[in-house]
Amino acid sequence: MKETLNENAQAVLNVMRASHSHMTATEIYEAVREKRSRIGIASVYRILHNLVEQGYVKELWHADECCRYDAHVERHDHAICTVCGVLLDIPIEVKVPQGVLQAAAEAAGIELSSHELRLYGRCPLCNTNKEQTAQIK
Amino acid sequence: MKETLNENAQAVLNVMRASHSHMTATEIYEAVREKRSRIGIASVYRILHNLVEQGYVKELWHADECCRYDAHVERHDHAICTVCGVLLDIPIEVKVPQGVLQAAAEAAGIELSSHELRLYGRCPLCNTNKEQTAQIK
DNA sequence: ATGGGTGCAAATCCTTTGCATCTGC
DNA sequence: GCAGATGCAAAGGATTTGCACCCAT
Repeated sequence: MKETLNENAQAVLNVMRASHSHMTATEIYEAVREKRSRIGIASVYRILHNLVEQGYVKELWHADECCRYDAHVERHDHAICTVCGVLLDIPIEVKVPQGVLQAAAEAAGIELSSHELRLYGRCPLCNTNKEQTAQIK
Repeated sequence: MKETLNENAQAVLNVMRASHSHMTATEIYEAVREKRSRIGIASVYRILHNLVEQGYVKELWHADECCRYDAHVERHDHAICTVCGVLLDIPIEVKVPQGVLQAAAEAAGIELSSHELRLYGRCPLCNTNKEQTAQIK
C-alpha cells in the first residue's frame, strides 16, 4: 500500500470531491477525461479500487444499480426513496443510543466497529410529484 | 397483480423458506431444479421479480455480490462482516427511538416509511479466525 | 533492466429479453 | 383460440483481465 496518489488517481479524487453526488464509474470516467483525455475506463476502475482500499472513497451498492462511489468517508447515514430509488446522505449526525447498538451487535454475535442507519420513504421530489405517475425503473 | 402463485412460483418460495440463508438466484435455481427439473434460470428471475413485487420476498444488494433474496420480509436489521463480507440478520427487534428516526428523516426531507440499521464489524467466524489470513473475496 | 501503471480489447459474470412453444381455460 | 407462463439462446451492461507498451527509476 502506498501513500501518494499519482496524477490519474488525483484527478479521479478531485472529480469526486468536486461533485457532491454519488457518481458511477462511468460518470467519473467521463469527467476525468475532460482533464486527462487518454485515460481508459479500466484505469478508472483500478484507481477506484485503490482509493477504496486506501480509505479515500467508499463504494455504495444499492438496488440493482451499478456501483456508485462516495468521497464522503466519515460515518454518516442514508435515506433511500421508495419511489425513485435515489440514495441521499442524511446531513445531520444521527445519534442511535450506544446501548441499542451494543445489544444488536451482541445479538448478531459481531464485534461492532461501525454502523449506518438507512431510512426509507418518499424523497422531497417524489413527495411533490405524488399525483403524477411514479418515475421508477 | 395476482394473488395466487403457480407451481413454479410456489416451488421457488418453498425453497427460500426452507433455507434460512440469503440465497442467490443461481442457488435458488439449482434447488428448485431438484423438484422441477425443466425450469430455466430466466423463469427463476421472472418469478423472483414477481415475488418481490407481491411482497413475498426482498432483494438484498450488498457489496459487489450478485443479488440475494430473503423470504424474511418483516422489518429487521443487518450486520455485515468487515472481514468476509457476509450479511447476517440481527435476530432481535432493535428499537431505535422514534424521535431519532424522525429527526433524521426531517433532515433528509423524506417522508419516513421504514428503516434499517446496519452494523459493521467482525462476524463470529472471522473473530475466531483472527490470527489466520483474512479470507475475503 | 526492472517494476509499476497504462490503454485497449477481449473476456466474464449476472441479469434481461426475444421468441417460439406450451398450458389451461 | 387466446393470454399468460415457459425454456432456450442470445443480448446487454458493468466490471475485470490479459497483454503489450511506456516511463521513471
